[in-house]
Amino acid sequence: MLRTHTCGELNLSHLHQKVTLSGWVQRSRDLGGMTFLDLRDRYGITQLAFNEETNADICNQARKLGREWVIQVQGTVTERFSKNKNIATGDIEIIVDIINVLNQAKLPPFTIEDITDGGEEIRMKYRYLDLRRNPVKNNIIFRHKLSIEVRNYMNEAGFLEIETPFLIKSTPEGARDFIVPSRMNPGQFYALPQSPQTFKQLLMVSGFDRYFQIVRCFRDEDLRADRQPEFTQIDCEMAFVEQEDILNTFEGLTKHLFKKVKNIEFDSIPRMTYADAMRLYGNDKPDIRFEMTFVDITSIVKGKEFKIFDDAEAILGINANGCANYTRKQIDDLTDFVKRPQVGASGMVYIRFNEDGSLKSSVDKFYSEDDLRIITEKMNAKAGDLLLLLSGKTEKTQKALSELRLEIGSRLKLRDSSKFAPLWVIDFPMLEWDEETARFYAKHHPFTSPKPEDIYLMDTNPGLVRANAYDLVINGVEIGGGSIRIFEKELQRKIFNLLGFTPEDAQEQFGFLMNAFEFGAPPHGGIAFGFDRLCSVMSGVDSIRDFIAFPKNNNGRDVMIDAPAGVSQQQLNELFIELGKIPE
RNA sequence: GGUUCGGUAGUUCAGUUUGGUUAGAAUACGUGCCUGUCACGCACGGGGUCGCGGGUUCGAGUCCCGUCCGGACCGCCA
Repeated sequence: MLRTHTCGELNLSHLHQKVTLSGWVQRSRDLGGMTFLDLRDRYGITQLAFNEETNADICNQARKLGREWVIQVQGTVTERFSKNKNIATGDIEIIVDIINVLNQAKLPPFTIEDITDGGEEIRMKYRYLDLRRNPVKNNIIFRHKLSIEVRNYMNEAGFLEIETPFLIKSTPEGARDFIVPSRMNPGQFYALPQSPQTFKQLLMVSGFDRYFQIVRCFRDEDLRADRQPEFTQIDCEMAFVEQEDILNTFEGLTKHLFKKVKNIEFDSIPRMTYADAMRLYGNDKPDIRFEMTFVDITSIVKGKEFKIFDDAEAILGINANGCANYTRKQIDDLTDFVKRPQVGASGMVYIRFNEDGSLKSSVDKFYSEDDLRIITEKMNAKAGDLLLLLSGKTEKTQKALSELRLEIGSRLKLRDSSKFAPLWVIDFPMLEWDEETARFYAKHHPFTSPKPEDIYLMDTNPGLVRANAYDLVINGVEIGGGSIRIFEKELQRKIFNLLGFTPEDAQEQFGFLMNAFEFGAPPHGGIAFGFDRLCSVMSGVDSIRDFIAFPKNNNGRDVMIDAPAGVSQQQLNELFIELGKIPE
């Protein structure tokens, strides 16, 4: 037997037992007459003790063991002289009789410890070693627990987990597809699914009225800390439901997961319309852990010869409570922040409401004290506050001020990663106008149903039509989104027409779905949660990479296995693929 | 496609602003000493294509140009 116990379970109740343990050498401490060695496995660390006086031979063997060697030991569980309260097995140690080296190990390129000396890059290259470290290992275990609890809840709620194919058909809408050549069908390609969207709708037609799947999805777009080319969704669909049923069901899932995995309980999750989210936070995924909502002061600041405001479509401000003591340097810092091209503001105006009640602004030249008072009143400012104003085109200004708000929130430590503020954002617009191609695109996807009371706008002002679409946002991160789908053929035809599909295009790309809908499609809708993001947000971490066992880097590369890579000419020949000129 | 930060010992970094002797620190590693450590301690030691290519200069880790690689972000992600 290679082991009788793991390295995490022995305690005083096992005293004097003969045990066999196997694991990796974490580190050894050679004190001369004694050597201590930490043996590690997935479950923890157990201290092995060697005494030169009582057993010189085994003590010498122990001195020769290197870091990360895989060993098996036999010995006796003994109470320690000096205990270690920091680890579960800290009351005991093993007096070892026999060491068996199962495998030697090269010296690892970075230290396998909770706080490692290794940087991101080298740890990714040796990811299998990084996964030995507690912080990374615990993330993977956390993910496992979360997936089990998802399945528990969904199963209890009557959902069936059904797998859908990975080799499907490419559609031009939405994200870029990963494509896979078909050897048996030369010149033709599969696409990997961006989501099982159409399949889950077909399952509704089939009568599986509650479906879910924890499923890999693929999108060939540029990456971010919270975006990977392959990622995992909790994908769900329900038939014979309205929006309210879906929100309630998945509010229940969210509460269940937080309760079971984090032992955190929520009241009901608040709801906010898309329009309010944009008006108050300039963002369709607001972080509502803190207030600092936008105030529109456009109507009260114009006409004072301040050209920048006079020319602006919108002048919006936030109140940075208690920041009147910001130094000139700190304010310049914020100005630089909003002027970064990623944020895109051309400047920032501040009004400082000093503790003594006086006002100081960067636009004193244009605004009298009385003018400024009107602004401070409108913005609900009191002594000690700092008002920050941005102006310009409405959308750009909203975006920039939203960034600024989050930045101030971070600086004021209002974005506590141990606090969780979930939010439903509802009533998304159905369509989005794209300037470049001068046409409407579906904001969610082309099967999203419009709100019945807005259908009359479809012919006259389609941009105003709201959809039965909703997002779940936690701490400013979009965790999930979904909609009530269109299930009537006539309405679907109309939407495709609005999106610029000819009937032939629509038939070509989505014919299988539209045809299915002619055979008795029930009313249905669904939602999909980004599972990796849920893991990271619940853990208060920004990067989803930490929760994926083998993630890809910024350029979509797996630096461990060095993929993607070229393939042999023979493989290309079989697929009838000829490579064009590859840009330098 | 764009913005920005970085690449120096196995590893993490300092040194680059203002070019100048033999490129440092910590940690890891090796050797020795040490009987209660648990980030053990102490002493000694080995370890460098300063990402790569070119240029300026008497002289380049340091300045200039190019290039590759990595991180963060914008665009993109129905």
